[in-house]
Amino acid sequence: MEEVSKSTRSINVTELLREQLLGGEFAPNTRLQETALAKRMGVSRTPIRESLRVLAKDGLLNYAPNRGYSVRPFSLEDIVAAFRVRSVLEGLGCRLIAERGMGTELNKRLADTLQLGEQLLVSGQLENGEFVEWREMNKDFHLAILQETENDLLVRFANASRNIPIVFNGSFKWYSLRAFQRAQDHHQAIYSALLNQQPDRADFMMQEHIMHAADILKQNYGEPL
Amino acid sequence: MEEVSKSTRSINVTELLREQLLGGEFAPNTRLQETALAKRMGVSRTPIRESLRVLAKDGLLNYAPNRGYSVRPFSLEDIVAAFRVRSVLEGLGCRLIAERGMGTELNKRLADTLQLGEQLLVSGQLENGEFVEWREMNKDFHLAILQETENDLLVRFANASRNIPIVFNGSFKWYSLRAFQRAQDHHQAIYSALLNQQPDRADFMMQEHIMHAADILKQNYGEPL
DNA sequence: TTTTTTGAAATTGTATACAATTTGATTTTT
DNA sequence: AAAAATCAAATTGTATACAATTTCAAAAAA
Repeated sequence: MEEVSKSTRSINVTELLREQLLGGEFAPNTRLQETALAKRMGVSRTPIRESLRVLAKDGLLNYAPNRGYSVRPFSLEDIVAAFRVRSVLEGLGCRLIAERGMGTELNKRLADTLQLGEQLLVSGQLENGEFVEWREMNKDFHLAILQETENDLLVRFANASRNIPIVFNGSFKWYSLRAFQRAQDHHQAIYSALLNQQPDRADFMMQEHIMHAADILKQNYGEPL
Repeated sequence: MEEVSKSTRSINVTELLREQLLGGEFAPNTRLQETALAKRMGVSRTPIRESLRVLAKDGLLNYAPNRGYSVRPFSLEDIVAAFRVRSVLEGLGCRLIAERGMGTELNKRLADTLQLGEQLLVSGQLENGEFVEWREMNKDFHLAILQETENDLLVRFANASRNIPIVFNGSFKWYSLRAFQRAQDHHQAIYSALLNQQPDRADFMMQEHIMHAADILKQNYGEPL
């Protein structure tokens, strides 16, 4: 029998609400009333309240006692600040792996994402469906390195730093072919640094890679979507 | 009329429980039952449940759906890993301030903590009551720099990275006079780097400072308390 | 007019009843 | 005896009733 991972209404509501918040379905500063949400989600206030508390802890909602929750607005500065934090976190991840050397498993996993990246680029342009593939590939590359560190806090923080509306959307829609190629080059360089046990280079290139994404964001933020 | 910041049972319970967890009042893997906690805290299960969810999100408790919460055990590796993460976060904080230069307010605040540090060291030994003063001074030094960055995520993560039993206890009880003096020297060097707008030096020295604390912890962990 | 007061409606906070699931000892089966 | 099934007690999940607080419009006071 297939063992299905158990869940609860509270958890389901949390994740659904999180996706909606990250997807930008709520305007900034929108007040989230418990009864309204409960009706919308088809559950009672109890799981809603637990969800809101968690999402506030994640920085997606603002909270004031006895006054409830509202959608936290993210300025461009907030978003760039989050990228900066993520860059040093993932930079540290690369440094740690480069210091101790890659295991064969991680090596294969990264090599696979690199190969897939190349494959997606050969056509000369990324079609709509390929955006999704690219995003998955990219996520895999970053997550694989982080998990290999076995630093629980590092993984948690790095993941949490992506809990930001724009970041979630991918923002790859702003990427030119040139930008995708550069990202691929960054991945290659990081992989090379890990392989050759070059901690400084690995750290530096990961920071470069992430802050380059932030730069593209800065250039396009506020444009007509 | 003095405006008292409002609170709720849920928030109070969360903070009280957090302090107890950080204070090591619960043995690792202890199961935290809602009804028992509710009786202990003198409230109903509702605020207890919200608290447990938050503390689990903070990494202090483990949670499994339908099975409840238990006290997360922290290995020495976990603790050192958290120090490493904190070191790069606070290192980034220093880097950001050094790049842009200190404001007069931060300058004064840091100068004050340095002066207090010197004062606490002149007697040649730190008395019991002075441990508390030192801890406050130290906290002030680190927090002042972080807050000046105005990077919300950075402040949140750096604070969260201290939500670990041993770290909370201070662990200053293991410090020799020599160790306190070295910490003071580190603070001086960091201040100097910020003042002279030396980002690399500021970042590096903060990492050195924090990982030195981790080293002392490693040497003494498991000793008779 | 502007400010203050008032009070009912709306909203959040808490307790509790009930439902669903897990636990663990006992019984049954192999 | 070992493994599986059973079932009541314990525990967590959810809904709901009630309490406390805030909101906001209308009335009263300045």
